[in-house]
Formats: sequence, structure tokens, C-alpha cells
Amino acid sequence: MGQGVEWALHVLLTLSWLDDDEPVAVKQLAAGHDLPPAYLNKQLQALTRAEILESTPGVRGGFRLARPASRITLMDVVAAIEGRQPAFRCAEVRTRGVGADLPPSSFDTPCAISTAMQRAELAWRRELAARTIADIRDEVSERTPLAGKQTRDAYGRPPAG
Amino acid sequence: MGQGVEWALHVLLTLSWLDDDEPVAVKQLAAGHDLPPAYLNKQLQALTRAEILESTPGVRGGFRLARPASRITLMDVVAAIEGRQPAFRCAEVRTRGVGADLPPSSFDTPCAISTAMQRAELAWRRELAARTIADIRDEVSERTPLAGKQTRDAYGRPPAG
DNA sequence: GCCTTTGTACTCGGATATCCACTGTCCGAGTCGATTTGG
DNA sequence: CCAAATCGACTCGGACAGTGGATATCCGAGTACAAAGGC
Repeated sequence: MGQGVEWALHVLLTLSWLDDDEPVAVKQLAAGHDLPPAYLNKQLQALTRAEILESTPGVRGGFRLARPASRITLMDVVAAIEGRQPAFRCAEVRTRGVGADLPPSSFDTPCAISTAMQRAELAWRRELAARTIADIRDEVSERTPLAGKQTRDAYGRPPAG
Repeated sequence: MGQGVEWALHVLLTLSWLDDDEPVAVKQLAAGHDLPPAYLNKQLQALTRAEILESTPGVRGGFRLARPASRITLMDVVAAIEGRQPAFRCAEVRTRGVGADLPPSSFDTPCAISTAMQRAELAWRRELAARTIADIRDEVSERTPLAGKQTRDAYGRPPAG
């Protein structure tokens, strides 16, 4: 899995902390996480296409959350960055080789191997879909109460929001 | 995920059907699935290193299961082919950028993002570990009772085993 | 003083190179069976 | 006819290229602000 997923999650977590309508530029977000700005911009473009972020051009432009953090699941982020194709792609191997000589009716039932692999991926996606950016933010706030204030201070935002 | 996983699963399923001690050469397995023999050989080498298969060299050599199919989980196969490293690798982004100015004690608690992602991967691995090659074989036999006989016939094995 | 116009600096967005892992292929080490040769 | 030695063919095993996607970067389109100029 690409590093872009981790970057995107951290950026979204940051944006969820300084929750105001003021957009934040990639330059600030990249500096705040010590990441290459141009490449981070590419990832945020993917999040924008997925309607997770809203981008505003111009000198005071930047990115802001397109919807509340409580409605952005980790699955949404992974799908936006990595794509919606499953990791395991069934190439229907059973229909080739010796299987090519069998009647097509032999393959009416789905491939058991593909089914089992997709079942596992479904469990993975279910876990990711059950957790939102807001859940992460709340969990961190509980364990490290200063995190929110520290983030707002680092980005020069009012302490209360 | 690489195609090698699917190939390996199909080969193991085939070997589980003709369950005897006679090893099967890569050439036959590749022809039976219409796969490039040399590259399939590479994947089977990985399975051998993981002690899922046993290889015997020589003119009558080939590969056979190193243990009963009921004790080979899909997780074992995926780990053997793809490696045991998790798909999501936490690069500790939080400790860089603005986090670099914070005291190290701020990072005593584990990264919540990494924890959430690893929790999802754990669910994925749990599903894969709960299913064995024998389970797949039994499922296919139930849906397509002729599959076992067809496989043994295609590889020139006695019909009863 | 105030409004319009111009210029500039800064932002996102997409097009463009670079690098690594997956894919694919090849040849050598080793082994078993068949064949040949000698008794 | 039988046994031993030799030859050969076939197998796995690891070393060697090709390719697509992830990584990383740069430049252009567009916007808001600031400043300058005219009224």
C-alpha cells in the first residue's frame, strides 16, 4: 500500500482539529508533516476528486474538509487514494489449462478461491468503513488532550475554534 | 496483490485433490493452469521455503504438499508469496514536521492511525487464517462433485486415490 | 479621499521524468532411469 | 543372461532482463490582495 494513504489520513486528522472554514495550503500541511509538497498535493487532488476535500484556488486558497470528519471513513480515504479495485483480482485461472476442455456450465458457480479471498477483503473493508476521522481524533484527544491545542497553535489558529 | 497468490492457491488445490505421495512437476501444473512454467516455478519455490510444499529434484521429481491440506491456511499461502510485512507501514509521520519540536514523551502512546489500519489488517488476516485449502476443496466438491475426478483424470491419476 | 486599474505573489491542477517491485525468462546443479558393455 | 558403469533426459534452484505503477518534480491557469494612478 502506498504511503499516500498515511499522508492523507494525517492531513485529514490535522484539518479535523482546526475545524473552521479557512482553507489550509499544501505548503503549510507539507511543512507540518515534513512531506514533499508537490507529491502531497497530488494525493490531496485525489481526495478532492473523491469529494472528501474541497479546494479553493488563489492566494488565500487551500484545502478544507468537504464534510464533517464524523462522515469521513477510513475506507473512503483508502478508496480515494488506492482505488476501488480489490487487492485480489480473480483471473479465472480455473477456466484455462485443463479447464478449457470442460463445458462452460462447469463454471456457473463462483470460484471458491476468489470468494474466500474477497470475503477476507470484505472484513478488511468493513473495519475501515466502521471507523471515521472523528473517531481517530477523539481517540487521540482522550489519550493526548494537548494534541488539539498543539495542532491549532502550530498552524496559527485561534485556540478555541 | 500479485497474481502469484492466485496461482499458488490453484496449484495447492490441485495437489490436494490428487492426494498421493507422487510429486507433480511444474511443467504439468503450469500446463494444467495455462501459466508460464518458469514463473510458476518461482512461486512454488517460495512455497517450498515456507515449508508448505516439498520439492524433490530429478527426472521423476516435482512438488507435493508438505502437510495435509487441512493444515494449510490461506494466510500461510499469502504470507509465503507476498511476505509477512503489513500492507500499511506506519512511517511515524506524527514525529516529523511540527511534531519534531514536541517532547518525545508525546509519542509514548501508539499512533492511532496506525492502530486503526492494523486493526483492519488483523481482521483480514483472521479471515484468511480461518480458512484452509481443505475447506476450499470441500466447498468445491460440494458444489461441483465431478471436480475431483476431473482433476485426477487430467493429471493421469487413479480415480480413487 | 475614493474608485479603478494594474501588477504581483501565491494557490491549485495537470503534465512530465525517475525508480523500484512485480513479471517473465534463462541456464546450471542434481537426480533417476535407460542403455550399453563386460563378464 | 545378469550386473555394473555410462549416458542422457528431465527436474528444481537461483541468477538475469523487461515492464507498469508508485514516487517525485516542475510549470501553467487562476485568484486575491496590494499598490499605483486618475478623478
